[in-house]
Amino acid sequence: MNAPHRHEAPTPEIDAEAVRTYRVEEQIGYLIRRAHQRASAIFETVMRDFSVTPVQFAVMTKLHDLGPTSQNQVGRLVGVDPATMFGVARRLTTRGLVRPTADEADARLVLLTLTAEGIQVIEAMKSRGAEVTARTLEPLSPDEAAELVRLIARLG
Amino acid sequence: MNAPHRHEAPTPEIDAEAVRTYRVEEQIGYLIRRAHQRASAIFETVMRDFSVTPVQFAVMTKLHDLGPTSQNQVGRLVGVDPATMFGVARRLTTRGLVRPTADEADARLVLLTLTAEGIQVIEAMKSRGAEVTARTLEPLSPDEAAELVRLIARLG
DNA sequence: CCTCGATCATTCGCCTACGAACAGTCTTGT
DNA sequence: ACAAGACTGTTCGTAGGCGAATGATCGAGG
Repeated sequence: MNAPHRHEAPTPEIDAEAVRTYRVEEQIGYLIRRAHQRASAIFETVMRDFSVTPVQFAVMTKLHDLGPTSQNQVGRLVGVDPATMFGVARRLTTRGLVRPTADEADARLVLLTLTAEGIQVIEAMKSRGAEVTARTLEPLSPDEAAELVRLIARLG
Repeated sequence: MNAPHRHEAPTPEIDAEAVRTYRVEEQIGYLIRRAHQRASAIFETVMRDFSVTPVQFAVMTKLHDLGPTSQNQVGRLVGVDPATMFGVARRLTTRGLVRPTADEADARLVLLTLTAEGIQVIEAMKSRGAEVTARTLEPLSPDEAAELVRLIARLG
């Protein structure tokens, strides 16, 4: 039942029964990945007019709530790592939705600020945000939707 | 209350109250994205020895279950679009886990087949699959975990 | 038989994601 | 005052994700 696993064999005890009964489409990781694809597609459909991605949107909501905030800090708050955040900030800046400024007290920081256009856009988007959520949760009853949100939040 | 929205103003009725009360971190889309990041990290930790990504793993499980299958078909079954599937197949082929062959009946198809090494790897990985799921659902009770899986599957 | 529409694989461009390495800059402890 | 360690942003490489376009091939209908 158990392999002799010699020096290079990458075979650390294979459970044949587990192998036989494994189904990817029932695993939580796979289901989350599919749900993520679907949620992104819905966001894209509802927010099409703005040409702003879900991550760009999350960053902008934070800047809207907090005012000028350093790049790494805002990334930390919305779950975007520094390397990714760099590109996100660059694209938002290029599009004129955000303006980078230097912090006077700390020369390392790049503060991000919403431009006037950025504020226009984020307010319009926030005001449509409920529709994205509603459409994403549409297959579930209100109770089920609330339960799903509660449970998935606890995974964090 | 409603803007006059001239020809270029991207301001289609902004609901000020909705704007004020919107919180990204409570939206299902945001929560799914965070959960996806966490689930991927756990997969990477548990499956580190194999250097196979979650998507590569999903593709390989399907090939293991079905035998030689065309690229697009496999992608369809695990939710990977043709453009992405192309890169996934190339990387699996380069690593020697999969071998591409031509279909005799249909010249368009590229059939993917697990190599002997690919079979070794996927069986070892399937046998550790339960650990990924367990760790991902660890913050929840068994009942809650089952409920989460049930609900998120219904989003598909 | 032959054309038209569907399907397959490929390519390009843009975006998110993250490990790893790096150079400035700041802070802390000695 | 200064060296050590921490933090910030940047860059590189690899990987998924997808819209859009393309060329090759297939299948169905006329």
